[in-house]
Formats: sequence, structure tokens, C-alpha cells
Amino acid sequence: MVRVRYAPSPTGTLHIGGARTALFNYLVARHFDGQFVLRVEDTDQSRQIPGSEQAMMHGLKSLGIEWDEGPDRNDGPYGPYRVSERLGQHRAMADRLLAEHKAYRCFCTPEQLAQDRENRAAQGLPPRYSGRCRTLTTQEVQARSGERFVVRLKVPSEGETVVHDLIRGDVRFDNRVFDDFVIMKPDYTPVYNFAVAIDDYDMRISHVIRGEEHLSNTPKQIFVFEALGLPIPQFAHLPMILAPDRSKVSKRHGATAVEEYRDQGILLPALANYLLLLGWSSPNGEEILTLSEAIATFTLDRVQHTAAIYDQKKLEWMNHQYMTRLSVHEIAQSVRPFIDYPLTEGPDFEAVVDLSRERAVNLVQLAEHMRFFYEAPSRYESKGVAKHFTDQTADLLDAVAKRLKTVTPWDHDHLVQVYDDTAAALNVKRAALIHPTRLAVTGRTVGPGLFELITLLGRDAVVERINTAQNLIRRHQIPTVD
RNA sequence: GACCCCAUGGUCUAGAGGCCUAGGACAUCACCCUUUCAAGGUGGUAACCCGGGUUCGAAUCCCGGUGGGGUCACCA
Repeated sequence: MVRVRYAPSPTGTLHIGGARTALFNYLVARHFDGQFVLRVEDTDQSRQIPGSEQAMMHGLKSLGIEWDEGPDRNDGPYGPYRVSERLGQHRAMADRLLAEHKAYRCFCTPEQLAQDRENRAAQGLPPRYSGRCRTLTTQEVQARSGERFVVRLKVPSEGETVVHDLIRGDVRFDNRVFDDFVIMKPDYTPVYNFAVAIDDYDMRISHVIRGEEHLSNTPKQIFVFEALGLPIPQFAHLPMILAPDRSKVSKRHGATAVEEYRDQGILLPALANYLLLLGWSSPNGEEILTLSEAIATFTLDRVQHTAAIYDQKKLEWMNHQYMTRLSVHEIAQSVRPFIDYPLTEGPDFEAVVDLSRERAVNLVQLAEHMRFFYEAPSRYESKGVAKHFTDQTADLLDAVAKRLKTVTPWDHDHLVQVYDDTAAALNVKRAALIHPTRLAVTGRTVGPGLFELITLLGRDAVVERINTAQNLIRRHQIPTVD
């Protein structure tokens, strides 16, 4: 039975790196008909940020990632799913290790430790615990029972520890590089490397799939499993996601949280698809995959070993793919929050969305492109004004408007006819009519095809806007923008 | 610094010794289409980090170098 988990610490929102890790875990679980558990790593209460657990879960859900067991439903068979609520088990294990002399109390003060480190640094040695308290006798420990202490695990001083990594193969570590690390803090709460091992075992996690930054710490967790006589899960360390400058992604690189991407108008399914491609490729080279397609084809052996640099441009391209492929209804729902103008009067909303979506790379842009359908332009693009709003065009617009007033029915083909006829009558090219009309009606020089656009906008609005523009042109009082 | 991981165009990647004069996607450039802009179509520029091996043959295997990343907490 495949059981995987995503174990974030509740210290902020869902980061793209975490989202990718969660996604891969989710895909493995679903692919193998296993379970995906969500566990909140809140070992250190002091570093928690209120509300981040909710934010994180919301982020996951919006990406389409669902878990079978987690802190929101603490009724799973292996709960609780908040590490802070599993303290009893951690303490019991620490007690056991102490009783079996596989761990020991360390009374060294932070000051002493700092001093040790300095001394070693002076000699050019790596910072490692001296083992001062390892050999304390039972009597000595008894005698100091009132003192502040931590618990350290006895780590083998020779031999090697091998991490069998599903992605990288066997990774060997010389045990001499590890010291007796702390497993319980002075308040008798566990340190991460101790708690994860116990929790992963307790939750019967079969595959630990996480970011590469955890690879170096894996031997420590293996020491815990071994000391406790527990089976060791399979490991798979995912390559990291880096910023364009090859550094870790951080706020200074723009959006990093899935929530921010959503605010930028990125569709979450597009984000998920993009993240899927960061470190994984489908066997047939397909890049646009639905979640269920990904579940069907995803396997860890196709995961890349190299860190990936995320590329905003490709994300936008991916987003555009989803803008045009998703149903109009879905896009309409998604774009609503970005609209800051009243929709009370104007054409059918979904029709407008459908006509405009192909030209926008994100929802913010889409909302902006749709604006003129609901608000008459108050300013006109200066570039277009110089080109299309001349004294002569006022007359052209006048001629067009006259015919538009009476044409029936008001549909695409008849409107084309109006422009063709007018152009012929005035002996100008059709384009000489089209461009000024677009500018008069939308205020812009770019947009959907003119005939589709005015068909949708309707006779009254079109004629009115053309008249407005005409007057402005004649009075040479054209408000411009850009 | 020590240890660990990694190394194909600007970016994401395909490639598991001959199928590679290295394929796809994004980006970029040009052209076509066209009422504009997108989209679309066609074509172009652009990569196997370096050096040694192994082999008849290496992007693919081995070693070394270089470069990048990660980890070394009483953080997670």
C-alpha cells in the first residue's frame, strides 16, 4: 500500500516549491491507488504564523490537490495530523531510547556549545558536538537531575549510512560526519529530525517524497529509525525550484505563493500544469495535461535530477492555453473578481468573455480588455488618434453612423455589408472606416475583430460612441491616453 | 570550509552506447495570414561544461577538474 505525505510547517502561505512537492505526492498516491496524507509540521510553536494552516490548505485545494487524511478531519486512522498533538508519542519514544541507552541527557549549556564550536573552528574543524555528556554515568546524571538538559541520540561513529533514493539511487554518507544530534529540546519537545521519523512510521508512510534540501538530513532520520528498530520508508528527493538568477525563490523574485499567482490572474489549473512540468516530463512529450491525465502517467522515474528554474513567460503561455481551452463559463467565473466596473448594462457577459479571452494572457488583462463593453471610452489611445482621428475621418464616421442607424438586422454579415457599401460610396478602403470606428467605439487600436465586437455591443452604444468621437474630432478636443 | 546532489540551447526538457548531421516546448527573429492585436502557419538563430579514459563507436559508462545548488541549529 502506497502512503505518501506532504508535511509543511505552518509558517506562511503555500509556496510554489511546496505546491510542486504536494502535487507530486498527490500524483504518486493517486497513480498507485494509495493514500495522500497532509501533516502539519508545527513542532516549533514559536515560528508559527496564525492562519497559515488554513491558507495552505486552501492553496492546495485550489490547485485541485486533495488529501485523504489531514488536520482538517482529524479522524483519520493515523491521526492526529498536527505534529504538536503527537507529543505523547514523541516523548514515549525518547523515554524508550533513554532507557535503552541509545540516547542520553546532555547538560551542556548553549554557551559551552558555542565555545566548543569556536574552538573547533579555530582548528579548522567542522562544528560537531564533542560528546561530553555521552559518557556520563547514571549517578552523574542523577546528581544533575534538576538541571536543564536536552536529549541527544547516540550516532554510530563509524561505518556508512546509505539512503536508497528512488530518484537518485544510493547516496552514501560516512557516519563520521554526523554528531550526536539533539532529538528533544529542554522543554522535552522533539526536534524536527526526530519527530518526522516517528510520525512517518506511525502514519505508515511508505514513500517519503520531498525536496532535495532534505537529502542531507535523511541519514539522521535513518539513525532514528534504526535506534528505534523501525522499518525505513522509501525516499525520493525532488530537485529544487530556483529563481531566474539561480537562487532560492523568494519574495524579491515576484510572486512565489500560489495565492499571489491567483491575484495576478493566473488560472490555478494552469499553475498546477506548469508546476507539473517543472521536474517532470510525460513519456509522449505532452505538455498540457489535466490532473487525471497526469495521475495516469506520472511516475517518479521520469523526475529530473536537476534543479529547475521557473520561467514566468512559459507560465503565461500555459495560462493562455487554459484561457482558451477551459469552458467559457469557467473563465467567466474566474474573471469576475477582477472586474471593477459595473456589469449592469451591456452585452451578455459570457459572450464578451468568449470574444475577448483569446487575446489575454491572464485574467487581469482579460478584465481590462472587456471594459469597453460596459463603459464608453473616456480617452483614446494617442497613437491611434494621430492616425485615425483626422478631420477627414469625422466625415467618414458620420457616413458610417448614418447607415448603422438603419441597418437591419443588426448582425455580423449585415454590418460587414454596411462597411463595404460605405467604403465603396466614399471611394475609400474598408480599413479606412474600420480603424476609426474601433478607436471611437473602444478607445483602443487593438482588440477583437471589429464586426464581432460591434455586433455584440449593439446599435445604440455603437452609434452613440461614434457620434461622441465625431464631435470631439470636430472640436479638436480629443482626450488621449498613453 | 566539510559533506551531499547536479550538469543537453536564454528557460523547461527528450535522450537509458550506434536510431543524434541531438528531438519537442517557452522565449526570440523573419515571413505568411489579416480590419488592429492576439491566435495560427512556415522558416531561422541557439545546447550535449572542460579534460582524460573505457569502447570499433559516447550526450549517454568511469575518473578528475570546473561550475551551480543543498545541508551542516536546543529551525522545519
